[in-house]
Amino acid sequence: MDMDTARLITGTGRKPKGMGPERREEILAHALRLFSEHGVHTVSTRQIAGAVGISQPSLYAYFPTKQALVEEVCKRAFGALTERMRAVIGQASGRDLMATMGRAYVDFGLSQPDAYRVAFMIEVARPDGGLAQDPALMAGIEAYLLHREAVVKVMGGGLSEEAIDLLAQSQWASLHGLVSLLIARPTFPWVDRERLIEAHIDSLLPPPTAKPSRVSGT
Amino acid sequence: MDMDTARLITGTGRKPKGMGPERREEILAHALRLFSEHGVHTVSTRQIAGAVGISQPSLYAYFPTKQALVEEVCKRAFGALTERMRAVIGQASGRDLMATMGRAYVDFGLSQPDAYRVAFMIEVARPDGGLAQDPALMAGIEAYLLHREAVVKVMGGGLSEEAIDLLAQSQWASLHGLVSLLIARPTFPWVDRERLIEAHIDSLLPPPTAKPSRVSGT
DNA sequence: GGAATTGCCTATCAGTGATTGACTATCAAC
DNA sequence: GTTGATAGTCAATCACTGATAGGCAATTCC
Repeated sequence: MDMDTARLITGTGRKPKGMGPERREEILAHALRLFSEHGVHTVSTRQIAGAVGISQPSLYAYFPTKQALVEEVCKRAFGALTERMRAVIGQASGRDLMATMGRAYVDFGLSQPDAYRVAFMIEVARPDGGLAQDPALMAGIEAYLLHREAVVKVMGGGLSEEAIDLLAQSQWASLHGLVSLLIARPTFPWVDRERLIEAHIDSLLPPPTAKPSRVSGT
Repeated sequence: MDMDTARLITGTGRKPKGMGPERREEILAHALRLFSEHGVHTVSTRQIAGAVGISQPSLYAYFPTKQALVEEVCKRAFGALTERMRAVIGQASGRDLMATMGRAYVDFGLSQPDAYRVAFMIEVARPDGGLAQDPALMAGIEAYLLHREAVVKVMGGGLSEEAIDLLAQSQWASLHGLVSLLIARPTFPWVDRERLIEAHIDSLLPPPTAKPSRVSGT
């Protein structure tokens, strides 16, 4: 083994046993599943520990707080999304890029509602009325920047930096609204889901030629 | 006093003392203030009771559960929204109607984030994996129907029922996305909020003449 | 007067996130 | 081997949460 190298690095002459990281992964996997099934707020640390097969205090050997555990799950969920978005950016271009990107975004949210929920819809607790640090946001920014990149790629250089951000943020908000509402309010009397998604994404695109972007979904 | 009339109504020979309803209003007022200041989840029943000046168990004489108290606060707040939307519908018309309506919607969400959260962003606890009835949605549906009404008024009779719902739901989702993201991710590096809101609402409107609806926010 | 009702309280419950101190197995060093 | 440090674990416990039970005082009716 590489105990010697670890010893050189840490200087303590000791190296992590190896069970730690595995346990951590195990905890994260069970936490993701439980959070998705029952919601973050209703899942207790004891339930997570019970699912993993360890005691509740043992969780705190791997995560300083429940909040930290939630944030870690959140970050990983974002990773899956950004990976997919990056793939889309590499492939398509122009108007297709934006449509495909929006489609990938919506599909991700609807196919992995658990992950999407954790990533975008969960609000971190505010310590004392002030705004908390938002590490979940850090991962989210990466996804946003990819979307912004797509906007630049589609719109070309004719827009100012601020105009790009304005457009990207507006589009992102619009997509998020559809996904989050479909996830959070499935019993609402929605119109046909596929047509709604298609029309919604279409409304985000720049007009192909001179056709109005809205009201064209029929 | 009108104890006799009350007696005739209730049939029990007794009537509420009069302090009850006042206390209830007092509780609702303090709860609304505390929820807005610190968030629903971080405000405890003891804090509410302390603010009112009564003991914590006394709350349960007026509300069967904290959830019920939250919902009552939510319903009242939404009453304000629907009232405002109704007023807008009566006053404006055409393109202005939709812009003013969207503005009223966004302003409400941002000024009453907790009420908005309860109605649209909080997923009710699912008893056993299935989806629960959604009482919070009821208040929100009325707001949606008003929005739909506005769509009809603006778009005229040229659209089918389904096309109207399609458009209304897409627009609603778009507005919701902006509001919910601004609420849930306040630390995100947003562009100037006012301009974002303006551009976002503008993107929902039908093109004034032939100008593209997007990319015109600068 | 007595009886019933209202409004409120103290005391308490189970469950929550989090901390403490101790126990066990492992592994390096002698 | 034996020793000693360390990683990993857990029972016991803390302060706090939402919610309940039972009792006490004032009011209202007969």
